Amino acid sequence: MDNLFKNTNIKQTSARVELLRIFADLRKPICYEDIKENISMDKATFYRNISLFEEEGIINSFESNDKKRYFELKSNPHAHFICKLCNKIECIDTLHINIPEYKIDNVTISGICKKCL
Amino acid sequence: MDNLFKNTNIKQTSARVELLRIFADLRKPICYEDIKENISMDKATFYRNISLFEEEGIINSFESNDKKRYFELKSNPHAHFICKLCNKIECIDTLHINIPEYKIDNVTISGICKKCL
DNA sequence: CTCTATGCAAAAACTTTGCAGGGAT
DNA sequence: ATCCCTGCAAAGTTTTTGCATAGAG
Repeated sequence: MDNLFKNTNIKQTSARVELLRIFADLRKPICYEDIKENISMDKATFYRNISLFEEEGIINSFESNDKKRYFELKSNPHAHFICKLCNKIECIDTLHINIPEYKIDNVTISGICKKCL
Repeated sequence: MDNLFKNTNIKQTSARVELLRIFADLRKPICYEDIKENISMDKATFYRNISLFEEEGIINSFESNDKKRYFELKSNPHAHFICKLCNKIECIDTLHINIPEYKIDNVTISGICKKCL
């Protein structure tokens, strides 16, 4: 993680360290609301740092059906399933989509999960 | 289209006819902003009828990166590619994803399109 | 000292809701 | 007369921005 601050344009601050630690620990998509109780920074700082991380290619983001933006450390490419009824997000590691015309960052599948069916 | 009003719980009104005609004509995902100049109904009516159509299974929706919700008549299943840079949405008809565990309504792929690359 | 990061509050963007009036049956 | 639909305005939700202060090098 220290490497990250050396190898990018991102200056090390306690808020950024805190944020990256949370992403690394949870290893699943999270939105601001998910972690607002667990972080000490203001929401403005959260969103500003998130934008920075995304510009630097450290995290991916996608919109869920609940109108919230979810963020996740870039790692093995995988898809996300979002249930339209319970809003649960599940990672699908087995789906690898490749389309020559595009550089794909994220695949989001929405529908209804087994539980809700 | 008349069938639709007979076969569902949806009562026929001029706003609903207008809306369905637009969806049928354009045959691509649209958000409120895309058509607000071309419709006579208020945005509240737009969104209320959209919700109704979605509940009745007539349209699908998904969130784009621009925080707007896009709507489309349910038709041949297909995926959407959204460019993170120019926000353009392209339909991908050749991608058919099937996962036994889920009922899939929509597949959204985000990344960077050929033009922006 | 300078330059960037942060917190707070306010603004912005999109969607939803409350309510009163209108239309259809 | 009843029931639902609609428009308008206001409220709601999430994210962004402005500005003054704090902090790092």
